[in-house]
Amino acid sequence: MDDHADHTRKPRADAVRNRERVLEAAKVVFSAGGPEASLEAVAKRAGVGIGTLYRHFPTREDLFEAVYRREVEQLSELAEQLKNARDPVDALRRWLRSNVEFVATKKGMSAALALTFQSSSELAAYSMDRLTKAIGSLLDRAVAAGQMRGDISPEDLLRALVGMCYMHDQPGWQSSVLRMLDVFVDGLRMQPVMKARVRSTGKPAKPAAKPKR
Amino acid sequence: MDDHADHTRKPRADAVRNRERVLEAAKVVFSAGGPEASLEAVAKRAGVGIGTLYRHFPTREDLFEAVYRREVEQLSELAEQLKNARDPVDALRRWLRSNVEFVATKKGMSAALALTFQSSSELAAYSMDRLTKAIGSLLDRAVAAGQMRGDISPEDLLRALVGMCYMHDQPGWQSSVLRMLDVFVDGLRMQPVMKARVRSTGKPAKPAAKPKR
DNA sequence: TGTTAAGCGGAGGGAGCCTCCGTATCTTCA
DNA sequence: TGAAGATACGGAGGCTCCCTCCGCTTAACA
Repeated sequence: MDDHADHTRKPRADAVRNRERVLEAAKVVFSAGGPEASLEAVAKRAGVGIGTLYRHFPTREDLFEAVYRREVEQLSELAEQLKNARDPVDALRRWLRSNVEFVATKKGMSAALALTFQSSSELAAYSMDRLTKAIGSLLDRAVAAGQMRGDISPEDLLRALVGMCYMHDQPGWQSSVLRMLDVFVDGLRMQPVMKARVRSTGKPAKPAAKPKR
Repeated sequence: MDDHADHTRKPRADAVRNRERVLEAAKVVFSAGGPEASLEAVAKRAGVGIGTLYRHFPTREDLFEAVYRREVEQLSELAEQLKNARDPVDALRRWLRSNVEFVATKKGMSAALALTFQSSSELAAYSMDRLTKAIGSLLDRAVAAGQMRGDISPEDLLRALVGMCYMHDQPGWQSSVLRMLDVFVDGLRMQPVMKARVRSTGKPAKPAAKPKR
């Protein structure tokens, strides 16, 4: 520490490999079995000893966190790619949709992430930052192109997205969220606005999603 | 089952009492220690044997669920009370704020609920229904009084609320959510408006033209 | 007050958590 | 290339918590 080793050893190849294996295994096992899945099962699937798993990830949360960071990375990269898409609005929409699919394929994992978020606000901050930037770049492009209104922040959008996905596992949640996303994106478009707002006693203007109570 | 016992015994007083005690203890223990808190600790705090706990709540999820149902009940009752408040908009705002506080005092518990939601879509449906009705009654009153727009469904509102709270445990989350709630409520008001909106890009949000196809 | 169904507590077998350390493998340097 | 030393590996084992099972206790009913 004080003795700054200017000559650090190259990390061992097997250590790097094992770490990667554990992460991959963890993703699968948690997705299938939820956040309480046995760590011994993870180690087994990764083909390593339980001790190895614990050396790399001293606590269950550390493991969750590492898996999660990877996911965020991926979404971030996806945004990077979409930046080159022709239609900026469509690009944003696609990214949002990818997010939903992402959640959908990870039943158990998302519960694990909820747990992780609770205990690591540093992680929360990191991923918020990362995802906000991802959304932001897509959003800005659409705004700059004059195709979207400019008064919505990436944070707001992200929060809305996450919030909508949060309620998943209800019967038709996924299609519902996708629908809402479309509405959302439509709402963000530059348009001759001023949708007719229904007067209190009036009948519903929207045919869809008639709330019954 | 088929043999309908027309002569059911009154439930034993101690059983009722113990059930209640366990629920109360669980609320405290989970709130403090998160969803993985020891069930034995719950039993201990409740002053009952572990066997008793398991008889009433065969699985950890059953216990979560029962605790959660209570909470929903309480929020529902709160809405009932607020119906008598003078200002309908304020009543709605208060209810929303109570929700936030609710979440705030239950760090660990909310993680538990996330888990429960995952595994019991019946519960999710029930609570959505219950809370939707709670919001709905408050919302309707405000709309009927001509103080709020009528094109927002209680479901939408609930989803937004839950979504916003979902991100909690970030540093200033609570005040942030409260702020956003106020904005939200303001947005719901019947007003003569059209506030000037502008954010990032220097361009003024041009309200006109550009009929998007 | 006696009968009996219902409820109670906690012992105990099992599963998973996590630590610890002897062994195996990799990197470095001569 | 081979030896030395650092680093990582595996899994036995101690421990905690889970959950079932059953003999004892108690409340409801007649």
